[in-house]
Amino acid sequence: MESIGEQSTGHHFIHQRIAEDCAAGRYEGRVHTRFPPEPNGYLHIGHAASICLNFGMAEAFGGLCNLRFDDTNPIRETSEYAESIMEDIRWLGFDWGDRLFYASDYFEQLYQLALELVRAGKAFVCDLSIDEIRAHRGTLTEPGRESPYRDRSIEENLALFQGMRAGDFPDGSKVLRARIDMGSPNLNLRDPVMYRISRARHHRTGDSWPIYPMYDWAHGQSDSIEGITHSICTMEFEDHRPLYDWFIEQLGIHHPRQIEFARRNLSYTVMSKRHLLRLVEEGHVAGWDDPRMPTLSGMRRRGYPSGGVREFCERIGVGRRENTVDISLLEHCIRQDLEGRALRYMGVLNPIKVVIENYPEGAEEELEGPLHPTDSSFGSRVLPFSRELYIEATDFMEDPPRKFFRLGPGREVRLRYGYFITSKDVVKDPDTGAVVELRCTYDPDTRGGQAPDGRKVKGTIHWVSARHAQTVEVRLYDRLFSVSDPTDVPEGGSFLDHINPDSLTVIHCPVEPALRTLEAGAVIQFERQGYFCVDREDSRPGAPVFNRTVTLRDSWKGGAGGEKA
RNA sequence: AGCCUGGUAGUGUAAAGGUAGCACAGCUGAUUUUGGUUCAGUUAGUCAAGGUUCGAAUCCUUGCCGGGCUGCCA
Repeated sequence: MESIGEQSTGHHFIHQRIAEDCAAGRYEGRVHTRFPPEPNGYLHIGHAASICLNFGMAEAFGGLCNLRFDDTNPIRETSEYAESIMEDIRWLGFDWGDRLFYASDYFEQLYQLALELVRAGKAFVCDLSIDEIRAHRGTLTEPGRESPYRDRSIEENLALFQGMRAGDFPDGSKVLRARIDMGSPNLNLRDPVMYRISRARHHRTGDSWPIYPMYDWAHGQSDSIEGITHSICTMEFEDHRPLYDWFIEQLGIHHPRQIEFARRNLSYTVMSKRHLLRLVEEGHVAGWDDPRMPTLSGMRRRGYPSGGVREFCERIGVGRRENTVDISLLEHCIRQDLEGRALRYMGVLNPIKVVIENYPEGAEEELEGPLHPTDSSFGSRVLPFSRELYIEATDFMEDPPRKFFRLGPGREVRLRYGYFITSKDVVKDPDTGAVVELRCTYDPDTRGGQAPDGRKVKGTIHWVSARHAQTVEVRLYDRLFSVSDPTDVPEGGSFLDHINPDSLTVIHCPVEPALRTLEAGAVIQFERQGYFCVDREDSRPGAPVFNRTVTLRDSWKGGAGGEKA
């Protein structure tokens, strides 16, 4: 407000609020954020946006960002999940340095702080059962009723809470509650539970704690303990902020500023843990890292470059309203990243044989093609050429529309980095009438793809020499769902009803021999088709398996339906 | 129903009382040995109604529509 000049425009509201705080000298101008996942699942693209936000804000203001696992519910959390989360964050390109923390690191401090609240008469031990607590809580429109244990003496509460910690009571028999206001219109303030008794074994503290703090109690204090200045979280915690403020004020400890933003949804996919879990458990996908999953491990396996994912997270911005980002923006960012660095090769996904009638039988030669069309530093590879080739079946039409630039009866096209060929005749299956082979002639003077007489052709198609081709497995991935919002289902329906039956097509097809030497993880483009990566799990030396990362843009209107122009 | 919160092109996001802009998507065209890339152009928007003001996406009022909240989950 008094610092209008510092409020640079064009930045999102979180950036602006942090800038305001810095300009006003809050937190001595320090900026310290944190990414606080619960280690009970895999990270997805929504988490990536949050990671970019937290690490990004710290970086933008010369601050720090911690990684803290909010591991307060041992029955759902494991170290394996924590490991995969760390791997994903590193893959995205962020570094938490030596600031890896766990809420469980603070169990003792949290316990001491709770004791402080008990001594101040601000927390009490409650013997009500789960159902009774629920019944006492009231509803959205009616106030709650106070627990009959609410007015226990401080001494009694102290003894009871220490007894809980010592393991004197059975699981679920008592809880520690904050003593706030059962009449508050904000349900979070109706004497919320701070601790429950549970003998569950914790992935880090083992069996040393029979009580575990609730998220609402642990989270804010953990942020405070770490000296976090800006606690960035999603909108559903907005109603919890008054509770976090209350705890901090009662305790008189460091008070971070919480800023909420709306979580991002992506079209043609689902993002909730519940939905993703169901896809995995019911076998609709091959696992959490299935290339069709919106998880970071899935995207990584599919070949999405982390730089493209980060760029996407930047470009979707941050807001406070419900939103659904168009998946085409993600695909755009991925293509943009890949365009400059994917090596170009040729592979024929849906082959049809071509015989060059005027090319000597048994002869062959080596042609050369650059590995990148504009960046010569990538070098080139050898392309063996012979009398029999494979081309894409969709690159030939017996009765082509006017705007079809590819092969048709009597038409001439260029074989990329090869020769001009002209279609002369077709061979058909006597039973089905389907075209099974093309008979063509080539022009020996067009070697490399250029005609000395200056003659032009409209189309350039990719090809592979049949004799030299290697057959490889290619997995053509498409969107997992066929509708923009899979969760929008009629009464009694399921998001599973919208699964795209063609989200994965596995084919075995001829590719150029140079591909044999590619290493797992390599990123390439099959020219005119799309970007692919060599699968890290299933590829073998000399036998790469390709995952289609994303198709190339296709602005040919006749592409899909063969529309006559 | 009570409390909290939000509504800007198809989608996402800027504009903090002063020309409604950017990106993706769409559409045109140019270039092109990928119908790719690149380049140029273009379609399309302030939820509604009142009010304040010389001037409102922005401030006020009312209405409409959306999201969140009744775990010993996070």
